[in-house]
Amino acid sequence: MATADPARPGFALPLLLLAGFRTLIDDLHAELAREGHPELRPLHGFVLQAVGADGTTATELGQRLGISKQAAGKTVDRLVAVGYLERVDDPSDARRRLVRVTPRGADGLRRSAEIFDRLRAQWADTLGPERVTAMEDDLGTMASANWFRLDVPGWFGG
Amino acid sequence: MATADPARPGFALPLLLLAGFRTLIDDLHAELAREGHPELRPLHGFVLQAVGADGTTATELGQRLGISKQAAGKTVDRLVAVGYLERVDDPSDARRRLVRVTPRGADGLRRSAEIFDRLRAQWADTLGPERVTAMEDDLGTMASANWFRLDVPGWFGG
DNA sequence: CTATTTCGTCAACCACGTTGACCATCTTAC
DNA sequence: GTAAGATGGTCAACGTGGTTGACGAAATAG
Repeated sequence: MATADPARPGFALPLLLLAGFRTLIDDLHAELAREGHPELRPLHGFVLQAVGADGTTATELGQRLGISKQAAGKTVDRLVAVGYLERVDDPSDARRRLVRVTPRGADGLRRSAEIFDRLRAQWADTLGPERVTAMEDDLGTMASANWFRLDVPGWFGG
Repeated sequence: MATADPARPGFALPLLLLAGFRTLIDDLHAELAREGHPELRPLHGFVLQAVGADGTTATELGQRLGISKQAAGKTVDRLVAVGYLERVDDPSDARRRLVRVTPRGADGLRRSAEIFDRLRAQWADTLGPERVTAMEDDLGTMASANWFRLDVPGWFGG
């Protein structure tokens, strides 16, 4: 299975990484929907995390995610519309509009973390805890440069 | 690095899988652009592979990729426009329009496979060949259900 | 006080997905 | 052999997530 196409061993690795990611994300959102967050989309968790407990501005959010301030602003719009973020004026700078996580957003974030912990535990049950840790360590070694970049129109790239 | 946020160990795994995937895909396309395929986008490799040497129809391509026939048709349109796919009438069924990989498409696919092999070899050099194989085996165990699905508006998911 | 930078937004556009509708063609059933 | 149904392809409208360019309002630097 790992080398699904023996003639092209290299093709398997990216496909497997994507499939592993999607497996976790799909499971997460199935469970989130069950727990009262059906509107939360895969991207949203990343954005909520990037906003953080202290809030940010759209421009800074864009920098954190590696996307334009306009794209960040539109994503914030959508999350405001479904009640996960709110915008407040910055009293110290009339140009800035602080973006903050609402209680509902914090709830979704907390549940996401719990669900991910449970999913990771499932992986550990199946593979053995040391295999999961080894995978994380190795991926950390290879992928540190792309840690949190989301500049991905459509899919990934470009 | 593997447990970037010790309070939320579960968050690291999906992020690492995505980062690993993106690292490979970004490196692939940087090299493909250097080798004369700057128009090839990340999605395209998956589609070209799914078309295969014998060709397909848009409807069947959609089924293979887990997307609608309309979406598959539009993607084929774009790949035809840049010369990687061609459409020919099926003499045995006037409804069907066979989609085939052009020589240019085959060249891109062949180079992609070669580049992926080199990237995998880089991972093996850094981590050790057995670690890469172990990662592939473990991911294969956990992710077999999401092997080739691309039904992903925007990013990944519904 | 003026010049520059910064923040947010608008507008147009592209890539990639969705559903619904529709026509043309092939297949099946009578 | 023809009527009815299934299948393949396309068009249209739309949603999400990305891009650039332009521009006004407000802060900062000189």
